[in-house]
Amino acid sequence: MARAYITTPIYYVNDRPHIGHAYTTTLCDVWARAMRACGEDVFFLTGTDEHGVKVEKSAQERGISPKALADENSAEFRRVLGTFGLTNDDFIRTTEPRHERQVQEFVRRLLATGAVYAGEFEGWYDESQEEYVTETRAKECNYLSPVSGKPLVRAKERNYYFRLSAFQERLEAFFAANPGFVRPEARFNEVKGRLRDGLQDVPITRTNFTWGIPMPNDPEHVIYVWIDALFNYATALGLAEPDGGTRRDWWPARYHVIGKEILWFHAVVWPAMLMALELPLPGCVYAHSFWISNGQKMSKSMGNFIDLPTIERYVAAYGLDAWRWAMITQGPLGATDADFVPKQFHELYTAQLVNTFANCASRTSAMIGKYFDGTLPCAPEGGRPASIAPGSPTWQALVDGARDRSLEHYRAFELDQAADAALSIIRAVDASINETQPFKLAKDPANLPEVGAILACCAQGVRAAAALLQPILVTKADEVLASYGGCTPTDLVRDGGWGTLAAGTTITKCAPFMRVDAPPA
RNA sequence: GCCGAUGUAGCUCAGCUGGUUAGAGCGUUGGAUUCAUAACCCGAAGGUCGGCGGUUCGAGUCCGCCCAUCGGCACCA
Repeated sequence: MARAYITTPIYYVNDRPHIGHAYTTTLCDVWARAMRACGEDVFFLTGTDEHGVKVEKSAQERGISPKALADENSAEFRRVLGTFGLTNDDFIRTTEPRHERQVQEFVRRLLATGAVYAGEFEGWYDESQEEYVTETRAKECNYLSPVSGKPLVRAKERNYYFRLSAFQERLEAFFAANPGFVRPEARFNEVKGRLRDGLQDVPITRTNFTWGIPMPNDPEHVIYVWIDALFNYATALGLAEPDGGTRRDWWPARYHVIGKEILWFHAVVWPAMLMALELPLPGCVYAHSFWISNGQKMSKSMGNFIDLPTIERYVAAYGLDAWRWAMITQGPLGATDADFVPKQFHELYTAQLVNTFANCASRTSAMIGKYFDGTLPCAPEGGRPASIAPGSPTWQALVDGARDRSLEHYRAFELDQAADAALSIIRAVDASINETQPFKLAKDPANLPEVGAILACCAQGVRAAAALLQPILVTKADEVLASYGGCTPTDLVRDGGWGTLAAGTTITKCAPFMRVDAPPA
């Protein structure tokens, strides 16, 4: 069985969960479910990033230990997974012993090969913020702290560096050979553009705080959180364990799904580190864009974050599946940000889920109930044209074609298009009903065989569409499938295609998505 | 400042290598219909394709300039 490894970023415990976290994780979940249903052996990882000066400070402010803060917020992130019906196979925390010992092992290896070395860093230091500012930024600010306005001081620090500069050519060659390594394409261009400006070595340790993994040979130094965090993708599989890990066959990841703000580390630093460790590189770093809120960037100062309580109100009003549908079909999978607008959420729900998907499932099942007592009178004929229009494809070609497109889109992480391909079957069923008017034919009993033949095809279409939408509509698709003769699909190639319904199958009336008055306040 | 992108109907967007009256979905609106969750179906209104100039027989589509918006610019997890 083919192995497929997909990851979310690990979420920084200093944040509260919001739509961004929900979005990234839902994307991965849909892909994981779809690939499992295509017969792949999927490993889906998420987790929390728990070290760093920010966590240390926040904990101090609250008078608790960093570990206590991390425990609390990590638990909150795990609770969120329950809310969204996510099916991650593991949840890694960077404070777990399995992670810490492996990070140290990786760093030891990097030291041994010379990819990590001890060096001096000199730069402009902002004492009020306890951080260095770049040369250009310092100049911009007239060598005054951009925050406190106090003069910056020239400071020197001994640090460990990762020899990123040594990987410039190998990265360029790798990028040239793997045009799909960073997606969407516009993001890849940004990365390549920056790469052309040249690479500098990056410090990978800190001495100004202690909440982190100690440098193996030099415990005065703490491994910088970023380096610590990136390794989670490997430590979760146990790659640096003495036996190479029981999960090593999942390596490398097919997709690292991330937000665009952390692209550089994933697209450049991470591959370079893996090259240094002689580990295979991931297939794709998918950097989605951001949700904005009513046309405005979400920010703490604006107080317009779509936070967990807000999301929960939507889930309560519309159901989890409707929320997931909005994430997948309206989300910022491309290079531009997507706007979360309550009115649009509502209209989308009504137009696509209620009026298209649910209504079609409802009208088809209603007619089978009315004219055939809820029993499919005959098997669907695949060779029948799907429309009276000349040159129309046969039902089987139409449904299997939509299935193939949908699965291809799922595989390629074009989740919105995967959903649309599935919905195209529903639109075809609706069109077919409108053209052939079985509800009129049924008035003359002599026409019943023809009515049955029409409705059998429609039912088969609805069933295939529901199966294809199951990775997104995890609850409602099952309801429809249950009404149309079967349960949860285990094989999307079969269940999402033609030929799964037999004569005599019981079809019960179903109404998966009901109208909702208005979006929550 | 540097690099990159985007700007097409009220909203979200399609428009490949330039070629008849610029498209889709949603929204608005008129009608038709009843199998269906006031759904589905048909029709209508609505765009000087950011602005100016250029190349061309012909430009939303190529070139230049300008305007606007957005993103990236490394230690920010």
